[in-house]
Amino acid sequence: MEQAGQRRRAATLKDVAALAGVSVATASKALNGRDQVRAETRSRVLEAAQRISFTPNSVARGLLAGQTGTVGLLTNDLVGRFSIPILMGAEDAFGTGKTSVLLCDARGDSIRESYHLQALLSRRVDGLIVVGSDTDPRPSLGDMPVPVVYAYGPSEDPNDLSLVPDNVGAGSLMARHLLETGRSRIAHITGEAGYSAARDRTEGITRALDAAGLSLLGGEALYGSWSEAWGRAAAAVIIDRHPDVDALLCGSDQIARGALDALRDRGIPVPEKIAVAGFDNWEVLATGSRPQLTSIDMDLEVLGRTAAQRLFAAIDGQHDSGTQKLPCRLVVRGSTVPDP
Amino acid sequence: MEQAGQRRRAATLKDVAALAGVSVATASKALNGRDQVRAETRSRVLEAAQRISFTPNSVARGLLAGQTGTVGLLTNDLVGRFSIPILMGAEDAFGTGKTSVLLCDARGDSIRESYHLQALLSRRVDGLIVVGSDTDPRPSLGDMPVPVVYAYGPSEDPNDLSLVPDNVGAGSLMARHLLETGRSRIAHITGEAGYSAARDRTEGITRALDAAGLSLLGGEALYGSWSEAWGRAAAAVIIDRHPDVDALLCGSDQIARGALDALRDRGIPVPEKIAVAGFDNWEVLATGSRPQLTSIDMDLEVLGRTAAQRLFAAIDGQHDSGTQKLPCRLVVRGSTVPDP
DNA sequence: AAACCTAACGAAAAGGTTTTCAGCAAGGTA
DNA sequence: TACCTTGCTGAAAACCTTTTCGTTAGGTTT
Repeated sequence: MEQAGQRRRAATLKDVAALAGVSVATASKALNGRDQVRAETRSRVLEAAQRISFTPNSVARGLLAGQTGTVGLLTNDLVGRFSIPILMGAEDAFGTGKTSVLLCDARGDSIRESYHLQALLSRRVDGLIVVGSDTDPRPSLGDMPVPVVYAYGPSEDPNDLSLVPDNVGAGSLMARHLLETGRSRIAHITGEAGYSAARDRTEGITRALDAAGLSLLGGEALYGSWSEAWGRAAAAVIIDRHPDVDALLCGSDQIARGALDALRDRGIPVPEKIAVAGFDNWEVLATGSRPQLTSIDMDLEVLGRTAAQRLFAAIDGQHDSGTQKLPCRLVVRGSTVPDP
Repeated sequence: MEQAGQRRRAATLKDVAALAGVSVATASKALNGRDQVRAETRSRVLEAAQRISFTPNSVARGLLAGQTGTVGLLTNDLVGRFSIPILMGAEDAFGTGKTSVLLCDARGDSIRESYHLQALLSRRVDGLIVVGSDTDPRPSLGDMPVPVVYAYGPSEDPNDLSLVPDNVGAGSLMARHLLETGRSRIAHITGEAGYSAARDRTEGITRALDAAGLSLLGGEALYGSWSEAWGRAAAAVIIDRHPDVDALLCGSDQIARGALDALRDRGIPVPEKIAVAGFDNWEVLATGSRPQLTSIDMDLEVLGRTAAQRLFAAIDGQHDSGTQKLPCRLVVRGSTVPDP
């Protein structure tokens, strides 16, 4: 435990200028490639900057320019698996430029949210991405001094710009895949009905079946929880009640893992006799199972990247609004189509 | 697609002062609770600030104070599950104060890392937390103008402060748990030997067995990969080779899930005949299985919080160094002890 | 030789806040 | 009355950078 000597203050432009024997104005121009500097002077400044490892202070620059080159990322469920890919996508899109990300996690607590919001605004972020913990619409932040993009969880206000995965389309996509691979007696086990993700996916599935002149086995979806245990239990019920079922379309990969488990217990071969499919394409679950799980990937990283791009556009004055749905992607694995 | 009208410039202290009919100096004092302001004046200022929804510009404040109230969080594996809890813990510790987190993901690419580092330094962060993608030591950032704390992955330089989970202790903890619950013929299936986490856990296990006059079944650990498939395969091998095995100590929850799966295939009851245990306490895996998995939690959120606290201390001049190991926590579930 | 142009550089302002210090008025004391 | 507190308030400097505009020196044109 040593006492840190007073940390030397970071080098400033004035130091560089003094060392190079020029004024700060000239030093600034030399470093920023402005063209009113003699070549010899410029190289002298550059060398001086190099020598004292000068790092320009973007705080001062931001104060002057009125733009800080930072954006706020306000998430509500960092622990959940949905925020992270979005965050990564956004970070990626920003990272290439000179924008940095200020991260806050409100944990679904609106008090904490407004607190963080305050902090972000006082730091003069150039824009804001608000990531929901689920796809249910959330209250708008209202009129903000900077552009806002809502990702994953849309704003209730249609004047805001929201980017969400197309869960209805995802449901249809998966149902069509099962139909195309010869399934027709399809049961649907899903999570809590309180989640719009669950309801939307069910709607998409129902629509696709409708279009094929079919309907869900048992007439409707089985709502429960997003857990393996529920998948196991529900699958057991369905098999007992409908021995001729040929596909278990599950609302999440966790549920699908449970369903696979139940089928294994009964010695029912997957996918030969019954196909199983999930949603979310949660790698560790989907690729760890035997057989591996066919699933729907919401392409959240793309969603995050898109959100970042839209935010940039908004910062540049291209204001857009409404809730836009981004397509999901089918990932076919062994649980619906036999491995070759 | 509407063109955004020019966004009104944010209110400044000058605006507040003008509205309240005082100078900016007085307005500042009134808002910051300084005690040289008449009560009546203060309330007039507060009301003015309220009315034009004044938010102090912390950029300007930071410029003046030389402290920005931001810290950089430089991670190398945002997609991995280890960074997130650390990040949450840190965010939590900071969140209560007035510190914000600038997040960067270098993805294990040192070019990108130095790029991000540059950005963070130019933003004049007050400190830096560097999160490794694994527990293997990494090159030091060297002499930085701000304090740095390494979390999860330690720095190679002992002059830096690093915080890592005590994987050796974790191994011993788990082995002792198995011994205490009556197991003695213990096999160890783990991940890639290239990971120090794998080697450290194995070392801890071996030590604890040693102390009890025992050794690993087969004499040594089975190294493979961190996957369910490897867990299945390795478990099968062990059962065939050592039919009298009574515990499968797995290096991760994924491996343990695979092992459980293999045991189920053979109809071997868990935990009655063979106990199974994992590491990492990855909730979705550990609680989704049947029976649920006994595991070791590295308490990464605590690690993140601790890192944040140490960083604060360092910013305050309390410089500390060396690689400090934080204890892990045993979580007992049905795979080692029968549910009541 | 006078007038003019150009290139290179520096002085100063701006951005928003905090802090220091000086000033000022009111009230009290000698 | 002259002086001293005490309590408030405001002017100005400081933080660091960028940009505008003015200045200087040297060279070119008439």
